[in-house]
Amino acid sequence: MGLTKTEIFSDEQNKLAVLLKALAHPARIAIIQEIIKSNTCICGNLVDELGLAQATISQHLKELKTAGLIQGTIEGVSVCYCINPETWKALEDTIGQFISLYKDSPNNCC
Amino acid sequence: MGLTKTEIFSDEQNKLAVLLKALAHPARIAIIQEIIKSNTCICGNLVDELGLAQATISQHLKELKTAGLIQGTIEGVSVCYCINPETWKALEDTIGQFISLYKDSPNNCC
DNA sequence: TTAATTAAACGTAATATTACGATAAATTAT
DNA sequence: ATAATTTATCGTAATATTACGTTTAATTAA
Repeated sequence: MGLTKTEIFSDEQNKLAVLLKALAHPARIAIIQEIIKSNTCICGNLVDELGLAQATISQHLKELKTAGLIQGTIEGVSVCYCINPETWKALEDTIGQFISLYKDSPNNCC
Repeated sequence: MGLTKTEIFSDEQNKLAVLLKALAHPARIAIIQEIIKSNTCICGNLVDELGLAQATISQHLKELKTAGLIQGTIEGVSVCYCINPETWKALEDTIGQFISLYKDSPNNCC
């Protein structure tokens, strides 16, 4: 196997899982933080900042892009990446909703 | 490889990644939702609700438990799982902080 | 045109994940 | 004690992920 049975889950559950999976790696968290911090981010910068090979970072960027979390525009020789506002908003909403499902209830059974 | 280089990232980045990873599967999202909904959740119920084998669900429960997101107490023959309030609070804080890093800036470069 | 720079894509090795059948361990019912 | 119930664990196959060296493609500089 190694293959998630997406068909038995709801669209919402699958979509949230995809977003969380895209963020579930320290390198991708660091990349997002860098992109947000320096409002003009390019892959080369990241290779210097983080201690990973160019190919590895490019791969992580691709995953973030595939999930729709970031978008990149070609800027001469380099590429400028930034947050995709729509997906980020969706993330904010979906995760917020999910997390707020649990409200520290006193009638907690265990 | 296939092995994340955790040593080059901060504790916060690694911890957040671990929490997100634990939640980055539709089955585990569904399990959490079920646990929250029915305040007295046992693995048997989940096997009926979700369409996965008992061994698979037990494995997912273990991952959620390892991440500290849930805790289980033996209740006779069965086990009662519930949210771990401390970790959930930490999740709420960490993700909230991370997501709010990005504030729809007009000076977005791309 | 040629060289340099930058990022994506390819190929690949090591490891992790997902799923499940089968078995084991623990508790309750008979 | 024995059987039934419930969940964890083991073993394992199929697939995914992570990381990186190397190569390719595209753009800018000489």
